[in-house]
Amino acid sequence: MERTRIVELGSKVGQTVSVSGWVDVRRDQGKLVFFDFRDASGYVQGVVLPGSPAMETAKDIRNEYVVRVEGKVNKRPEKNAQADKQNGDIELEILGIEILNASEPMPYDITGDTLPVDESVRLKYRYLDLRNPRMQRNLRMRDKIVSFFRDYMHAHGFVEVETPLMMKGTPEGSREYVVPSRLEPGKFYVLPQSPQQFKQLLMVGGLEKYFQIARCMRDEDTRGDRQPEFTQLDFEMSFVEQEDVLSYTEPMFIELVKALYPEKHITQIPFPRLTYAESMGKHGNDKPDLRKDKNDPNELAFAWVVDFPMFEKMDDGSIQAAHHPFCSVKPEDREKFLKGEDLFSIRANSYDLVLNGYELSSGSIRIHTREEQAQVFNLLNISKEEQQARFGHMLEAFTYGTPPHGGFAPGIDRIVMLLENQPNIREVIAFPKTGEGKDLMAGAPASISEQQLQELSIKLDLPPAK
RNA sequence: GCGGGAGUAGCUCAAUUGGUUAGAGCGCCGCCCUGUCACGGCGGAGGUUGCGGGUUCAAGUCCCGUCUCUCGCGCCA
Repeated sequence: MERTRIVELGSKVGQTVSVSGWVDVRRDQGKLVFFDFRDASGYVQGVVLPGSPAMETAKDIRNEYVVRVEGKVNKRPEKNAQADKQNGDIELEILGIEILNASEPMPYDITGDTLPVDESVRLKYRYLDLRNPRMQRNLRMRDKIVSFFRDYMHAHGFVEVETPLMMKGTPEGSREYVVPSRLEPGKFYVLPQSPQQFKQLLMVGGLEKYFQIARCMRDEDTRGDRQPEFTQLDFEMSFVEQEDVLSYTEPMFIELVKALYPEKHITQIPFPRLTYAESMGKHGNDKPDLRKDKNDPNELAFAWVVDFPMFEKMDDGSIQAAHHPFCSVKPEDREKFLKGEDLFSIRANSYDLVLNGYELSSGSIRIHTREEQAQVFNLLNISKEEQQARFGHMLEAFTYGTPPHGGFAPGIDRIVMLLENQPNIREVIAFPKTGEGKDLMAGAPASISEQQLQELSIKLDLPPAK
C-alpha cells in the first residue's frame, strides 16, 4: 500500500492507510497499547486494540523504532480528543505493524521535554538531536530563509556563481585553514575566509550582479556567534555607490521579515544610520542594540553603521586595514589618503548592517584602480615585491577596465539565529563544531596516516605527548 | 594566549565539618494494568565520582597537575 504522510491523515477518516515513521512514545496499557508515531510531517496516535494481529509485535516495539503501520483512520470519541495536538481528533487503529529497524534506547532524552542536557552530549549524537522538534524547525526555517534570499537575488538579476574553495593564501586578516598540495610538495592552498577577491574579479569579468550562498572558513577562536566555517549571502554589484547597496539591501530584509516572520516588527523603518564615530560615542561599540524592549522576542532593531575607519593600529604597532585592503576611501578623505597623512582619521566607503546588537553584515565600495589599490598596500607597509607576489592578480586585473563596484555579505547563521530567537548559531547549523573547533560526533580534527603524510611530503614536529 | 563556570549511574542532579555499603528523578529490564496521550502501579539491574599524583587512619569532598565541555576577553583582511 502506498505510504501516507501523517499530515494528510486528517482527510482520510474511515480509510485504511499505510504510515511509515518513528515511534515517538509507547504507552503500554496491557491489553491495549498506544503509540505516538512521528514522520517529517507530524505526529499521530495509534492504538492496538485487544485481539489485533499486531499485538504480539507491538509488545516488542520501543521508542524510536522505525516502523510501517497499516491501520484505519478513526475519529476519536469526543472524550478522548486532544484539541491542542496535531491530529488530536483522530487516531490510527493499528491492524498490522512491521518493524523496519529497531533502536537502542536513546542515550539522552531527545524530545527536550525534560531538563536540558549538556550540549556536548547533543553534539556527540547530533543525528539524534536533529530529531528534536526545535532543531527540525531551525533547519527548515533556515532553508526557507536561504530560499527567500536566492529567489530575491534572482528576481533582481543576480547570477549565482560558485567560487573556489581551494585558493591562494593571502596572509592578511584572519588566519586561514591550509590545504597541502600533493602535486607540488611544500606548497599549499588555503580555504577562503570569504570569496572577496573572486567576487571582485567576477565584476572585472562583466557579470555585474553576482551572489553566492558562500561557505567561509576562518581559523580563529569561536564564540556563540562564530564558527570555524559559516555561511554568507555574498553579493557584489557593478556601477554602484554605497547608497545603491544600502537601498537594495534594506527592502530585502524588510520583505524577508514580512514574508517569513509576520509576527515580528521592525523597530524603525527606514533603518537608522549611524556613523562609526557616532556609534562608538553613543553606544561604546560598533554594533549597537537599538531595541526599545530587549525582552520582546519579536522586536527587530536593524541599524546601519557607516564611515568605518580605513586603517587601524594593532597592539604590536603595525597598521592593518580595518575591514579589508580592498575598501575604497571616502572622497572627502582622498587627499589625506594620497599623501599618506593622518592615516587613522581616513574613513572608508564601508558599512555594516547591525541587528539587535549583532553584526549581521559588512560591506564596502571597493577600489577599482591599480593606483589606488597599490597606495593602500603602500600605506600598509607591504613592499612592491610582496604586493606583486600576494596580490599581483588583483592589481593586474584592475588595469583592464574594471568597473566601479561594491557589495555586501550578510551572515546567514546569525540571521537565522536571531529570527528564530536561538541562543547561539550552533543551534541553526546542522553539524557545528565545539568551542575548540572539534566535531564531537566524528572526531575531527584527527591524525592522518603516515602514508598520507609521506605523499604530501609532510614531517610532523610535535611536542612530546603528555 | 588570558580569565570565569562546569565535570558523580545512559541523562539531569544530590551527598552535612573529610567519616557506614555514593543516593534521587527520568530512562532501561521484568511483572501487572481495556482509553492512555510525558499513562499508571510493584519490583530490579546499573558507578574507575573525567584522568594522574599527593595529604590523611579515612578523599566524591582538601592540595597539585592534566583533559574535556561552556561563556567572555584577546583574535576575527
